[in-house]
Amino acid sequence: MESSHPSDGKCNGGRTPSIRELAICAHVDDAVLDELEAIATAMRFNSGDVIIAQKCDQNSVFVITDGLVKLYRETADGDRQITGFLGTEDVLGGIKRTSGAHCTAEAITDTVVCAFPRKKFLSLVEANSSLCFNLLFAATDEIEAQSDHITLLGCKRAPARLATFMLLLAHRWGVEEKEHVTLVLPLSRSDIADYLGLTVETISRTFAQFRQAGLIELLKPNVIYLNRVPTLYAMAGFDELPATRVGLGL
Amino acid sequence: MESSHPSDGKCNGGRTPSIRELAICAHVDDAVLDELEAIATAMRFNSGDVIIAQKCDQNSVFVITDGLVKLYRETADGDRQITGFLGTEDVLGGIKRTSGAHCTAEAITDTVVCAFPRKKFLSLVEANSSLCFNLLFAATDEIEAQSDHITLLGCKRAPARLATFMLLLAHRWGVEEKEHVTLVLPLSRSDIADYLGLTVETISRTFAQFRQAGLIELLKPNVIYLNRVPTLYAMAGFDELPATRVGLGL
DNA sequence: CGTGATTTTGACGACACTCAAATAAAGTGG
DNA sequence: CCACTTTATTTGAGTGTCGTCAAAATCACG
Repeated sequence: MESSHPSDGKCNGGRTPSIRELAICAHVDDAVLDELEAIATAMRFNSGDVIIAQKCDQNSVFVITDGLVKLYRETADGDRQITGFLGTEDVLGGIKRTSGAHCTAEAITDTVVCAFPRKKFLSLVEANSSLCFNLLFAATDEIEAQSDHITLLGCKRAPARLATFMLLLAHRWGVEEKEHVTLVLPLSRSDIADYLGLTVETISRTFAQFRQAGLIELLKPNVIYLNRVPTLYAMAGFDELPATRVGLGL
Repeated sequence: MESSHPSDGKCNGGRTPSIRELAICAHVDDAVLDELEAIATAMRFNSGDVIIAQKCDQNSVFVITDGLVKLYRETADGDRQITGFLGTEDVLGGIKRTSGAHCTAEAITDTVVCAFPRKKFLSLVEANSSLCFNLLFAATDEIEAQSDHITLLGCKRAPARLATFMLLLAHRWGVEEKEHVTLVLPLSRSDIADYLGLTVETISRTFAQFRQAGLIELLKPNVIYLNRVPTLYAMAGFDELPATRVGLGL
């Protein structure tokens, strides 16, 4: 499945267009942004490419320009847990004490990133408090999001987990239409299962339940209409879905 | 159970002795540390006191001087998930974009903290890149720790969860003796269960299994001898337990 | 020593996993 | 474009782990 070596995306040598518009660059000095742009490189990864491999050294920090990435950890006994998904504008990799990757980052769709050399990036962060402060808040946002994920896995049963998951996706990637919200998943059932701590079979059966209850329609396995969003919210059992944020993966 | 109001610990008016020795203060200018000390106040909480209440405004950042604190979230349908534990030198509360508390912090043992006004603390952090950088790494450490917790809940069954939990505690609070590691838990079974996404009954039964297998001895419900740590590691199924770090709760 | 809370143990049931097969979708070559 | 292969998803049947409910035992505390 993995068609290329970790951190071996083809570099197209181009400069990325708009570092300055990123959330993590808000209120940052122009001079620092110039320095950032000077060390930035655009890279492309194909669907299925491993961008960062667990336990390998990572000498880059990425900002995702376009695409969808999954983060996962593999346990000694062969299980896999997807800890999160990252998309456009999210920050990926390298922002941590040590260079060893804590989890694997794999491109789900074709993905374009803006890459910075890790050491240089961290030096700039350490020297510039605005940039650092923005990243700190991105990190604390991530802690809150993970906290919700922990609560999901610790407290909720399969229907609530899947409902929450669909609402999370709809929140960021859903298209609202007159009668329903359309959700196009680039994810496999296996990815959903590994994110929610369930098996593919359970995911499939729970989708079937929802379909029979009229909550959703499955046009194709990965094209879903959400018909009754309020009911899904009730099933999810979270009083509030997390706010939009800058995703931060390590 | 909750014997006092949120954020209502008795202030003893004293200055805390040694801000400067904290990990998050490493390499921070003396001038900034002076400012920090100037706005610091010592506070005490009794066992069971709620230090921060979920959804309430928090206008303090705490550094725990002594004691043990649990962080938990309560869901709409009455379940509870403990997301982490904090102890001496760990940072608690307020370091986030908004002031609303994302989870509840409750003192397990009597706890002494050093409190800073949130706004002033964040201003100092924003202005001082060393302090900010230290906090950023504390935050990314926390993200990694939570990532492990997510993997635990998503992939592991009860015995592996409990084994991991005991090893985590032993790593920070265990006392190594000649034949075994002694672990004195200030936690109730209910706390363990809510941390591991299980029930008290399952915790109890799993302890019994371990005892029958000779892995542990239970002198009292909360005094445990770990007899065969390597076997516990194997059961835990994590190739590496997380390194010691500065805990960061929000 | 007695009371109340916590922990343990037991019996039973439900939810989700495993294994297995059928169906549907996607990719491949003629 | 269609038959064929391969992969992904769905459905089915049976099992196991863990949750629920209930009672006994133990512990903590006054």
